[in-house]
Amino acid sequence: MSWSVSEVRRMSGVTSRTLRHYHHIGLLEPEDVDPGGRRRYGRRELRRLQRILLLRELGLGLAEIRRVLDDERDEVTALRGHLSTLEAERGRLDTLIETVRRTVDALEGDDVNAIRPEELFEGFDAGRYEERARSTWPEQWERARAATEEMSPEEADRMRAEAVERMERMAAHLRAGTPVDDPAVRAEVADLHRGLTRMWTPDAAAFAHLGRVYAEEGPWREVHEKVAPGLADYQRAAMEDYAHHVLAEDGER
Amino acid sequence: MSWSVSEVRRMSGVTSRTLRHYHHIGLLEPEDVDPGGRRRYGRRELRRLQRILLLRELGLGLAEIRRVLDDERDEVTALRGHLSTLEAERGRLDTLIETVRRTVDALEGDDVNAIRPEELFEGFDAGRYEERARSTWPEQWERARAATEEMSPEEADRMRAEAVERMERMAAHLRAGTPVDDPAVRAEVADLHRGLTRMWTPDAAAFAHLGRVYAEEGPWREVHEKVAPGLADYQRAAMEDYAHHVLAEDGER
DNA sequence: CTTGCGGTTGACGCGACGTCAAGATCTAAC
DNA sequence: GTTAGATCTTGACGTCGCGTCAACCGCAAG
Repeated sequence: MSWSVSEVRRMSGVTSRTLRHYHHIGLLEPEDVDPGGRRRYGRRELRRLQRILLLRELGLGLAEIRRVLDDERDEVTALRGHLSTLEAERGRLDTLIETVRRTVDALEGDDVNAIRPEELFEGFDAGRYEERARSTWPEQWERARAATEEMSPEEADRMRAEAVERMERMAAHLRAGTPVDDPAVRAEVADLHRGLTRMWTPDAAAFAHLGRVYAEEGPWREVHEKVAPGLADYQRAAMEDYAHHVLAEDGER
Repeated sequence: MSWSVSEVRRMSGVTSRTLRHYHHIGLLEPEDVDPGGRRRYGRRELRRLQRILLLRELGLGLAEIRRVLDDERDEVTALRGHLSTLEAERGRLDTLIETVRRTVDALEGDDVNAIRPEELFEGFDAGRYEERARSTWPEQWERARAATEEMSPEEADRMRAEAVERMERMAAHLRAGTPVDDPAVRAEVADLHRGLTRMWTPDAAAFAHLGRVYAEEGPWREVHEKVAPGLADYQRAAMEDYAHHVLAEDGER
C-alpha cells in the first residue's frame, strides 16, 4: 500500500512543493520512486510526515526536527530548549510592544503626555554650572556664550525643541532596553556630538564629563528625568561609551 | 564636512555591508561618491541613518521605513499598524508557548499528568454501542469482532497505548488552536483512518458518523475529555472535515 | 491525434544583511 | 618612486521554508 504525491496532499494537506522540499533536504524520503520518477510514500513515511508536521506546528525548525527524528535526540530536551527560545522571544516582543506604544503616544502628542519645551525648561537655572565650565574650559565657554548670545529667540526655541525630541528618542531606546553600544544609540549620541560641535569640539574626556554633568543631581538631571525615569543615567552611560569607544583613538577595535 | 564609510561605522556601529545594502536598495544614498568610487556621507545622511536605525529598532521593515521617510507617510499611522502586527504575533507566541509547555509535560510523564491506558479505559463499557454498530454495519462489525478476538493481551495493550498517544497529539493541536483543516491535523486524522482500515475501510459517511459517536455523551466522550477538555468535539470536527474534504470524492477542490 | 491531468526538474524570490573573494585605491613609510 | 598595508569597492552565495512560475514528460480518455 503506497500513496502518490497528490494522494498525500489530499490526506495531509501539504503541498507537493513541500514534499519535494523535504525530499530535497533529506527530511522525508519517499518509500520509493517509480521508473517515471514519481514519488511514492508508504505507511512509515506518512507516520514520519505526521510527526514532522506536529513538531513544525510547535515551531521547531526543519533542521531541529531532523535531529529529533533521526538521531533520536531526546524530544523533551529539544522542546524544552525550544521553549526557552520562545519565551525569550516573547519577552523581546513585550518590551518592543511597550516601546512602540509609548513612542506612538509621544508622537501623537496626546496633550496628556505632550512635553512642551517651555514647561520642561521652566525654572531651569544653568548658573550653577557656568562657574565650573568657565574655569575648566574657559575658551569653549566663551565660544558657547558668544554663540548663544547671537541666537534669536526663535533659534533658541528651536534648539530646545530639538533637545526635547532627542530626549524622546533616547527615551525610546531606554525603554526598548537597547544596550548603549547599539548602532541606533550610537547614531543618536553621534548626532548629539555633532550638534555640540557647532559651539565647540569636545574630546573624549570632555564629552564623557558632559555626560556625567547631565546625570548629576540638579536641573539637567531633572529635565531628563521628567521625560523618562532613568533617562539621565542611560544617556550618561551612552555618552561615556561613545567617548571610550568612538572618540578615544585607542578605544576602537 | 563629510564622513567615510569607516567613520560612519565607528560613529554609528553599522557595518559597511549595511551601508552598501541601504545604498543598493536606495534607502540611504551617500551625499556623494568620490572619483575612486568611495562613499561619503554628510550631515543629512547621518540624520537619516539615525531615523532609519530608530525605526528599525522598533521592528519596522526597511520597505516600511522608506515609505515613512520618503513619502512622509504618517509615522504614527505606520507605527500603529505595526503595533497590531506585533500584538498578533505575541498572541501567537503565547498559545504556542502554552502548547509546547503542555506537550513537554505530557511527554515527560510527570506521574501527575501521566495517563495510564488501563486507568483511562477503566470501567469502559462499549456494550451500549455494540448493538447499534452490529445493526448498522453488520459485516464490518463481524470483521472487527474477529480481529479483536485474535489479538493477544499485549497487542490489545499496545493498541490502547497508541490510542492514548494519538489523543495526546490531538490535544496538542487543540490547545495550539490549530484549525481542523490544517495539514498537521489532517495528517493525524489520516493516520487514525489508516489505523481503522486494519479492520474495515470506512467511507466518508461512516467515518463522519464514527466521529459523532465519539463525541456523544457516553464512555467514548469521557475517555477523550479525560485527556483534554474539548477534545471529543475537536476530534469530531476534525473527522467530519476529513470525511467531507478528503474522503468524499466531490469534496476536493 | 489531441487534450488534459498529474507529475517532474530547475530557478527565482522573499528580508536583511553576513561572509568570503578578488580587485581597486589611498596613505605612509622607505 | 616604490611598496606594503589599510581601506574600500563590487559581485556573489548563504540563510529559512517553501510559493510561484516555466517548461517539459508520460499516460489515459475522447
